[in-house]
Amino acid sequence: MSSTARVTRRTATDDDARANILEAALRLLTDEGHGALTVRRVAHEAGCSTIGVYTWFGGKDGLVDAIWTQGFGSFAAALRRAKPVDSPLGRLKAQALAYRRWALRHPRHYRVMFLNAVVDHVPSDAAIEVSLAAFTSLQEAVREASDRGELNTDDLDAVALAMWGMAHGLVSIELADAAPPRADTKKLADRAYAVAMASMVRGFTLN
Amino acid sequence: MSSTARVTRRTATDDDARANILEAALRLLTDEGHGALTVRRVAHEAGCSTIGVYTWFGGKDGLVDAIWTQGFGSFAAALRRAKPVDSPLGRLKAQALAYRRWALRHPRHYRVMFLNAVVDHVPSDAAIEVSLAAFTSLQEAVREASDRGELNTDDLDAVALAMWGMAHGLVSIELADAAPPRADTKKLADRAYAVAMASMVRGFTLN
DNA sequence: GGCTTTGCCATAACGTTGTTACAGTCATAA
DNA sequence: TTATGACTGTAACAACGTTATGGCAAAGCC
Repeated sequence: MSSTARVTRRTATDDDARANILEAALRLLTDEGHGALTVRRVAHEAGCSTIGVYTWFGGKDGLVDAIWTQGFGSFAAALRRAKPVDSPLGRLKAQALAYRRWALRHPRHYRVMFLNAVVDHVPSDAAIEVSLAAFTSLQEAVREASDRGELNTDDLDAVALAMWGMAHGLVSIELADAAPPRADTKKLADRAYAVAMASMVRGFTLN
Repeated sequence: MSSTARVTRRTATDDDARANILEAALRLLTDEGHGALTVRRVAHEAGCSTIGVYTWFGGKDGLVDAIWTQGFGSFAAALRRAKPVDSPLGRLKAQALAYRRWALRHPRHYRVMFLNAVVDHVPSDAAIEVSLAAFTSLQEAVREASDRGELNTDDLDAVALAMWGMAHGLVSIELADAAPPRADTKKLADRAYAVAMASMVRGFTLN
């Protein structure tokens, strides 16, 4: 059967080929930005022909999808690892801080995942599922706070989405500047994020 | 002199040519989305050759810049027109609501202006200046609230940016879905926006 | 009036992008 | 050993933004 042959061959050097291409794409993304993510460039960097990208990823969309998935894996893990602050809604605050920290540390990844840096890529269903894991982490923090009686509303989904939107919006604006941020711009972003987070959290807690 | 000749000619039918092209581009954008914004398509729709876009806008970047500027004019006007709610930070609340209302009414414009729908367009200095007018409107609302003693912080810029980021983030998420939103998704976005706005404003006010 | 200059326009082309048709290669199965 | 089938490279395709070339009409100058 063809399928068995396919499987046996895949386990050998072919996964390496796939990994090579993805690795080259990730390197190009972090080193030079999404502008370097052309099929020809990635293939050349991976030491294969453009066909390789189509064989292993089905085209550029599939490649970007793999980058997206890998990025959301790292992102969701960072949210999950966030150490709760010792205060009401402490876990939520910690995740909000971790959100911005990850984005500032992986700005080019963030742009691909959240800011439509790659033309009109629509993520596959599988990729969307991975991305939802990050949101789930946030939802759990909200639920925990609710269980402790720290929230003044029962609409947990709305609270989680509000927090996500706040973080996403401020980080997006911060990353929108192509030029390296001036010192005071950076500080303003710091202060705005702190103010936004503190104010919103205070608004969530019982009065 | 050449310049006078240029001016006398410009006042006649040539401004019409420019207006024609911009009009066609705006029509294509609102009707079919940014995917239809190709130089060839716009030129054909405007009844001229592709050269026209280069003569009057200097290229696609200039055309998108004009769309950007026009959009921000409408957007800033909407914020300025927002009728203040009769409550603390009432003007700020009104502008936040107007922000989302405008975005939902002009989603394709919003995507071009804020969501990098057109590949890697970097706005011109003039376009950036127009866009700052919208932010200024928000800053004035914050200053007004501060003058009335309704704020618990002196960092007005941070408050304004926090509010802007919150609005931008939630609207961006809401508009990210290419598919028409399901009924409950829409409602969740409604609730999240209301919760985020109310919570943040409550966090801003004195306790 | 004849002539040059100037600025706009259309045709056709260039380079780059993502993608694919075609044919060749090479390891595995029989 | 032979044959099947999956992967690969070359070269091409269409579509994109952009531009070189040449033509044309209006304005200015003698």
